[in-house]
Amino acid sequence: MNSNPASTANPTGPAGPGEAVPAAAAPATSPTFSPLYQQIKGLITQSLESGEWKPGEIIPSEVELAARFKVSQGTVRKAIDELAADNLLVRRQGKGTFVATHNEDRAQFRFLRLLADDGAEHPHVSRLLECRRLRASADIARQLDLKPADPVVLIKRLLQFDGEITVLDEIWLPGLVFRGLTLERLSEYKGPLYAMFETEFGTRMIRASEKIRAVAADPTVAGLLQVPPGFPLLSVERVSYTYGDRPVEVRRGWYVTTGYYYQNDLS
Amino acid sequence: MNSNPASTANPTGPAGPGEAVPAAAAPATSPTFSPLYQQIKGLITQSLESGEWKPGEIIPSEVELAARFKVSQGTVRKAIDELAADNLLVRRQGKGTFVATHNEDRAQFRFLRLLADDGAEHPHVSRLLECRRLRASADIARQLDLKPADPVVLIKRLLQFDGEITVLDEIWLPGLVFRGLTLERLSEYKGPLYAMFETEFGTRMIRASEKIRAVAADPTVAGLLQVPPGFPLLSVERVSYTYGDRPVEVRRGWYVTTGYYYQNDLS
DNA sequence: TAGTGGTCTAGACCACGTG
DNA sequence: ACGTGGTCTAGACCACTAT
Repeated sequence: MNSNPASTANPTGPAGPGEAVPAAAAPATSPTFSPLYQQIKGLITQSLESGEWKPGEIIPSEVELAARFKVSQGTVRKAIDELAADNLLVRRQGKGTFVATHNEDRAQFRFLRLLADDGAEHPHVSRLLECRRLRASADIARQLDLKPADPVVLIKRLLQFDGEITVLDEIWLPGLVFRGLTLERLSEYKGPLYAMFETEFGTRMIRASEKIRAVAADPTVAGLLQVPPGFPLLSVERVSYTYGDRPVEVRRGWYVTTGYYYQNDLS
Repeated sequence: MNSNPASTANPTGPAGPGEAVPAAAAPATSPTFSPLYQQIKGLITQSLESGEWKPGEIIPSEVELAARFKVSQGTVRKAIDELAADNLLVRRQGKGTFVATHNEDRAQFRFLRLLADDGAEHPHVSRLLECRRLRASADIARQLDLKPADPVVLIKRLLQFDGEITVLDEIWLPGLVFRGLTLERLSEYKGPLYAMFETEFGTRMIRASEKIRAVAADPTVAGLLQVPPGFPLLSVERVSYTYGDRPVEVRRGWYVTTGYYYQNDLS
């Protein structure tokens, strides 16, 4: 970041059109240069993270934010542009800019990209198997950025597409963040898991990274998915991140890809 | 598109600061409104497609393009911004804007996202198996937007990572576009396939869409990949597109995912 | 020193959604 | 009619790269 406190003023005082600025004081040219709009982006992100504006809510208009940060509308505009590109904000012309949410969006297919062979997005229902609290293994601890033996929550569930059992998920969450998460509370909640995490625990999943392999079903997994042992399954290892790129979920999924496929677009 | 010929003038004549424009003539408000920068984007894309600027070359500076299209620099800037986001152009501060290329980029991992278990990008070498010309099946014809029995080229090859046979590819290309493509010419070429398609046949792959499944190796595939029949493989069906979203390649890949995984980022 | 892209500003007008 | 985001302009200055 630059040395300038972007929350109160702009740096060396860029000139507006017509003004003839001496450009004397402050030689600038900091070795670590960060544009103003990046700093504004950071300040907006802070407000999102602190909960000043909650998911689904509208944020102040561009002119209001420009006044608050003492910069031009164009600068907050560029900051919001990038935040919208990162799926943190959603712009709606004529209405305003809103905090993105996993709730009423049809955003569930952003993270579960399983389509039927005909390309349709079939709805799915979850069948919870268990929800236990235990101590993190070395592996899980490392991926969640915890210490080994720190408390974690383990959820197991099946996903059915059109009644067919298609996905088995094992989900690890940091125990401290998800205090009070029980199987009962899980089963009461209607809607996507990420929507629940967002509204009930204030933790919003921003991005995720997946490692995909083809594996043979071991007897346990095969039994749950009702396929023969050795059946080829898609193994999907996901780590999800919130604000500040902090990992908050490890998810291991096994997908039956007969009649369904994992959709990915390269660009 | 708007009614305005963006190549020669700007629409209703947006006012500069200070000017007081009557805003009389041309009621505008076309039901199909397309912003100026979108039209500029289209014109630039045309120049790319027509080969006015070839992959790797520099394009005219923003001020030059602004003069040519009779718009402000800011408008061509926004057009170039989007083209750069689409990976059609590459901006380099202080130097200029260049046409993206599959040649000297390390862009091969943009389309083949197979990483070693430790996360490293291992280099791979190709072993060509065959290159035949034949008539398109109904299925391939549909995906390539051809008529059944139209001529196509079929390439089969193996990919080795660190000497290990890891990928088997079957690649279908439209015969008319890839006239003169032979096994000999393929084997002479050094570098990625997409780089060759670009320089030798003037066809640049812009984006691709993949369908991923887990399958059991059939005897033929198993033999080529040196795994036992029934071994779980990642099946990757890709369709690649050039300018104008025209499909120009169908690729069916079988990946051995022991020691390697398919990397995907959701955001 | 000159040229390129990158940032920032200020102001005008347009399209959209609501009263 | 009003407020919001969306487009467009013109001009100044900054940062990077080459000569």
